[in-house]
Amino acid sequence: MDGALRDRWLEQAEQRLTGAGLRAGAARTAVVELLAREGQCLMSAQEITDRLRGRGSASAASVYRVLDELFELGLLHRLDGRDGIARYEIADPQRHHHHIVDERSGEVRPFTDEALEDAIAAVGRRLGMRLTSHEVILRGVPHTVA
Amino acid sequence: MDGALRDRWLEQAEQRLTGAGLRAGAARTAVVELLAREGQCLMSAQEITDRLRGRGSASAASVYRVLDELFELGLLHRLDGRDGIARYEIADPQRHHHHIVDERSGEVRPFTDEALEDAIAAVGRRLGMRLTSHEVILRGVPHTVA
DNA sequence: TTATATGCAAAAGCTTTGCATGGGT
DNA sequence: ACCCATGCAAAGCTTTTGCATATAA
Repeated sequence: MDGALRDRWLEQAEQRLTGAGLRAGAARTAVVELLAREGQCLMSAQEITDRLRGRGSASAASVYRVLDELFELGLLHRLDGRDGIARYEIADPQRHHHHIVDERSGEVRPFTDEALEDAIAAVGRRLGMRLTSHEVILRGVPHTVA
Repeated sequence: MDGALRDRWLEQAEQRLTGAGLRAGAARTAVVELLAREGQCLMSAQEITDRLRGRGSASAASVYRVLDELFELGLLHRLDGRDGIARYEIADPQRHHHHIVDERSGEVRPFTDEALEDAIAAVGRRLGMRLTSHEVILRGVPHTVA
């Protein structure tokens, strides 16, 4: 659901990619369409490559290349995990969020918080920096402990 | 300067390491002492290994092993950088801070902010999680642009 | 037609691990 | 004595790169 977000991002993506003088091949098309569909949660290059077996598959090399292009163009957010694997997700200003990791299960849950965003903006102002990006990672355990 | 912090951390470290049934060899001693002295800013395993040439040197393998032990015991914070390199720094509750990256120079500057900490604590409460750790990374450029 | 995209395989770079040896307690 | 720590070299993993080929525009 939310085909609006998907279409908005896909359009933006194709537009900026073309604007950067890049061409649409089979691999790029497959990766971009997959991300538009399922890229709202963090995905690794490996996971993307795997999920592409069958539909328009793409080689690992191409997946890495496309992910890097999208990231450089600001179309993806990137998080470097404790396991040494980079994960990406769609960058959409209207869906800005951060992540909290349940250390029991390893599960990653997205969350949004206005007060947190305000605090971050204030820090940027205080330090005399125009913020281009920021990331927050929380780790914890459920409060209902035995 | 601030020998107090250094000594406090070093004592804590030796205590917890011993408590975990681990022994003090030449490599561990060298790494722990280096960190107590210069570990207030992020350092990679490579940098630590390099800075140990001459004084009590340690093999790369031992440096990785010691860093992992210290991290698992909660004595170090760890950040996984965009460059695929893990960096560590002393974990001292009295010196809790976060990092802001100048995207022009690549320079990393530490900062503290009470309002930000409050906002983070509030998020944990709201989501029903007892937070065990958290990290904030800001990226931006100096505000005085030509 | 001409520059770019793609795939494969090889290379690169950080980190981990196996194993024999040295050393702490 | 026993078990852990250390070092070296090899292996593991993700990610990058070189190169020949296919393909978008």
